[in-house]
Amino acid sequence: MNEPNQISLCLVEDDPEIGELLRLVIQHSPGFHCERVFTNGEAACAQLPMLNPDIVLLDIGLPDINGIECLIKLRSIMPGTDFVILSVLQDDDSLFNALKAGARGYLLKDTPPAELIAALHELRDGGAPMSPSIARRIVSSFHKSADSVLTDREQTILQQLCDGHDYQVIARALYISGHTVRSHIKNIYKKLEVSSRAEVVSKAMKDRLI
Amino acid sequence: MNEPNQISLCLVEDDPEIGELLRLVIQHSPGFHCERVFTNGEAACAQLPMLNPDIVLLDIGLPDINGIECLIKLRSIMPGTDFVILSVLQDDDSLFNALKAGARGYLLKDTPPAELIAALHELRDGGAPMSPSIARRIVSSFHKSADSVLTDREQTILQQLCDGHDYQVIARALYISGHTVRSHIKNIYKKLEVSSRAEVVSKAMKDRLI
DNA sequence: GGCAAATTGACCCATATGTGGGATTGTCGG
DNA sequence: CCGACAATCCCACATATGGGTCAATTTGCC
Repeated sequence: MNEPNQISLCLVEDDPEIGELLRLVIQHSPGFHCERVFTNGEAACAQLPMLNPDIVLLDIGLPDINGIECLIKLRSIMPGTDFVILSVLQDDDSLFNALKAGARGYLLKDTPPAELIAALHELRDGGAPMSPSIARRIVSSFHKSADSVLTDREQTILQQLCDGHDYQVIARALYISGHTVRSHIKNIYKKLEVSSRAEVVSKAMKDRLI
Repeated sequence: MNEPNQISLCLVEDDPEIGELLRLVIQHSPGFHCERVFTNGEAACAQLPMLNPDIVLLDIGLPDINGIECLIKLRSIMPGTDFVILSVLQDDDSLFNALKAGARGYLLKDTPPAELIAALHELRDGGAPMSPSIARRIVSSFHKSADSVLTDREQTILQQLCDGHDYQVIARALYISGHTVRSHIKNIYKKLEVSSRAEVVSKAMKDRLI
């Protein structure tokens, strides 16, 4: 059906005008072929597996099914397809849930056509196209929080806790008594406002304390 | 000292030839001014805080101090400076440790001069420049592992564990008995090869099981 | 129908953990 | 010099947790 060597795309975009605009932009770019534009999540989930395009540009704010829900449903049954979010939404939940769900890129709707096409090339060359502000947010999410409320010693203990060591093991590793370890842990719990191993590990990893 | 509106850079690069090449590339780009090229980590750590450039391009494989160590030392005392890694290294440890240490970008040494300059512009425009393969690795690191060994119910329980709930709370939340929760947890421990709350939460978050 | 796996529930027991104290020593800044 | 804080150590007690074992019920699949 397609020209050989052409990369096939589908769009999922509820605004017909924007969808049509995007379709034209892609259609006029050599090497790319826009198969279809879906305007709701239901139809996209039902028919995308049959079309099995190389790339799907996926909006998040759809009238029926959330775009991320579509992604979760589709990704496992379309392993050869790269899903890229194309949305106005840039809140943390949308961004990181989309990434967790398997998005290979995240572009904002204000991306100029030329950059959109560049992003598609980058995707097919093994990259992961992101709008600059999105890239910044993703990279920043790795940054260790600089000024911790914890002392150096408490940081060390926290690291040991996150490695799953019980306090006898920690005591031996740090050449201090088990009692001391427990004291430190009590202080850590107070400072981080938690009250169990699971909570402290969870909070430490979520807040990038280690 | 600088032209107004010029962005000042420093390089940390142990190979003098490459360093000089990069300096020339940057120097000939309008809007950028290359202040200095350091060829070892010691000198860079000592003198960068005085120069306080807008951007530092930082190699990782240095003869004395590891580039990431430099980054850890310098970032807290140079909050206005953007550090970007420029390295041949692309192993997971180098990449993710650099990000944790506060790198704002990660470029590979094979980046063509034009793209390097584009990356500098992107950085100053609020982005986070990355080589495509690096971007792909970073984005992939968020992906939830698709085929878990855990059953649906075990996934649910694991989620609860990661939220720091004890098993009485989990039992009430899921309308099942505490004994059942314990059974599930025991099965989870066996499958994930762990033997404590801390370990299971740690593994779940590291392996993106939740 | 029958088997395997998932889900649910239960018991016992040793140990780890969380919480409440209290105490000593050293360091650092005012 | 003194107060605040970090780091060390100790005691006691109630509860949570991990390990072993067993079994009923449901579900899906051959």
